[in-house]
Amino acid sequence: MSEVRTRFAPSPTGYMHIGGMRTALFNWLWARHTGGKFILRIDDTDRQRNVEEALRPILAAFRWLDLGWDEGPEIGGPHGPYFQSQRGEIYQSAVQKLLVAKKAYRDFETPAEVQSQREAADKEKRPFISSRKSLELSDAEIERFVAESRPHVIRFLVPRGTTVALHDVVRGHVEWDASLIADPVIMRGDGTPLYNFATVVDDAAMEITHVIRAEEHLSNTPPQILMHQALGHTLPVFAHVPFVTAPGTTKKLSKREIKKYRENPKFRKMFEDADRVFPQIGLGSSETLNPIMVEYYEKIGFLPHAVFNSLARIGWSLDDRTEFMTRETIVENFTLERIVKNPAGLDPDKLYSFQTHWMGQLSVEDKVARVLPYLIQAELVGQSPDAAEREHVTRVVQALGERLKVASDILEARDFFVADDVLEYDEATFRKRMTREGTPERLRRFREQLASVEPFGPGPIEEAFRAFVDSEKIKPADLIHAVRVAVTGKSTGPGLFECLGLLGRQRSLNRIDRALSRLRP
RNA sequence: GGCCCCAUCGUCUAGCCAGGUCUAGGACAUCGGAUUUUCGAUCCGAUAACGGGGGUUCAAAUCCCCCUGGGGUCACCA
Repeated sequence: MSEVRTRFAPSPTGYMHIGGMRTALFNWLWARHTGGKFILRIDDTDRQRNVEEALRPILAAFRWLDLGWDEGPEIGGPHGPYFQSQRGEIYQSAVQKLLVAKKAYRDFETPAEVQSQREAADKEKRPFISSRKSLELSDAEIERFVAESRPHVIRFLVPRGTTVALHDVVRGHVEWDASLIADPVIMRGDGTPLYNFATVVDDAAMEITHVIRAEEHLSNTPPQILMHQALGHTLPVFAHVPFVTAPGTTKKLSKREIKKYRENPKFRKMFEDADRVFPQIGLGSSETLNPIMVEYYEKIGFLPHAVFNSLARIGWSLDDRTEFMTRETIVENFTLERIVKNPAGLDPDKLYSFQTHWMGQLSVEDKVARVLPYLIQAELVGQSPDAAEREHVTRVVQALGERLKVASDILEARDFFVADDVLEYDEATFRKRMTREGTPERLRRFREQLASVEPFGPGPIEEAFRAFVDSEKIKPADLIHAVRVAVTGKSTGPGLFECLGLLGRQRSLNRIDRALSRLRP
């Protein structure tokens, strides 16, 4: 069997769609599984400015997930160029071939005419097919029109009366009646090709063996097959994989629905995280980066492999129980046959469970490395943290333990980094925990105990606390919450004695003093 | 609306092709319990599904038909 060649063909839109990434991943996996090649081709037939800029986030997403391409932008390859905008001549010659063979024709009908035919068909409830009026023109007339530069497009002549059949690797046998298919425009008036045609020409020219793409392309497969046949190409294997749906819905995940997604109960948290985290690190908000973009996950601090693993499980499974898989395991076991037929939703909860798992596999040093850029960006540590700062970060990360799920969660622990006099308090918690009858007095007495704990570490602090609580004849809970809110400003976080140890004696005392002073009007 | 695709717990899925071992398995979520100074994590447990109707068969989640429901797509976008 010849070498497997798969491709992903993004158009430069300025961001990488998470659903598209899943499809790209499947292409990459199949190439890697078979020892074949994965090609990146840029579909920029729609005249666009700033292709390079619009492509950058897409290539960055592939790099982030470490999905290397064997041919494509930046690296080239034997079947280049890999930008459709640079392949004009190739399309031109394919069109000529079809024109000469009378398998395509120049259509001089205006867009308005075609549009009204379409509407008429719609009204009469019959399928719209091309009028083919231009086919009645004599060769001489066509020549004259062309010489006059009369505006026209080139359409592919669909062979009516035939059946187009496809054996799709994931769908099985699918067929269409070609008589119901309108002649697709393959070239615009200005000589630029349309997607459906460019894809056919390029897939053949680049010797793509497997076209693995989302199910929404199933309906433009019949004309593509017809064109492949007209051009004398060997058909690639088609695998139409299910599209990715929005959380909790059965509808395709789409950037047009962003507004709705903000209200989606499953999605909402991700938008809220964006609005909390991104402003702190100078990356805008959920308006600039949202969870349908791969970049969102990178910037919120997901592990690439958590996203990789999670994406691989959307529409594919290894067996009846395996969830956590290394890249090697996935590559080794990935087959097209095990791709599921029905659409699968992106589930933020599940994504987080993958993230928690893989984050848990990281060493403290690795976590510190991932967390540091956030602290620097948020100016919670210096631009180039010194040894003492790094040591402090390490201790905080250690104390945080499994609470640190994504790297940006470190920003939730900002109370360990800010100065004592600017610590912010959660007012509801502060009121609840600090104002109880007798609490301030007890806190003051405990503060005096704390002042002489030696050494000032979690163990001795806890001992002192227990002893104090006993002597006061109260339960630990009667005081512990007050101490917590006094020194961290919050009701949640690592163990209190660890928190105190982390802050050190002086800062702990400062914070208790400050909390007490806030109580006096 | 035409054409096409899809249908197992709330979600992602295993099982279906080669019918029995499926009183349908796993994971996420949810709810309980244990642990705990809070949160988180962890451990234990529970709830929870074959869309409906006909066939075929000794036997159907698995095969066939119909219905219903959901979705995709119908551009000189990709």
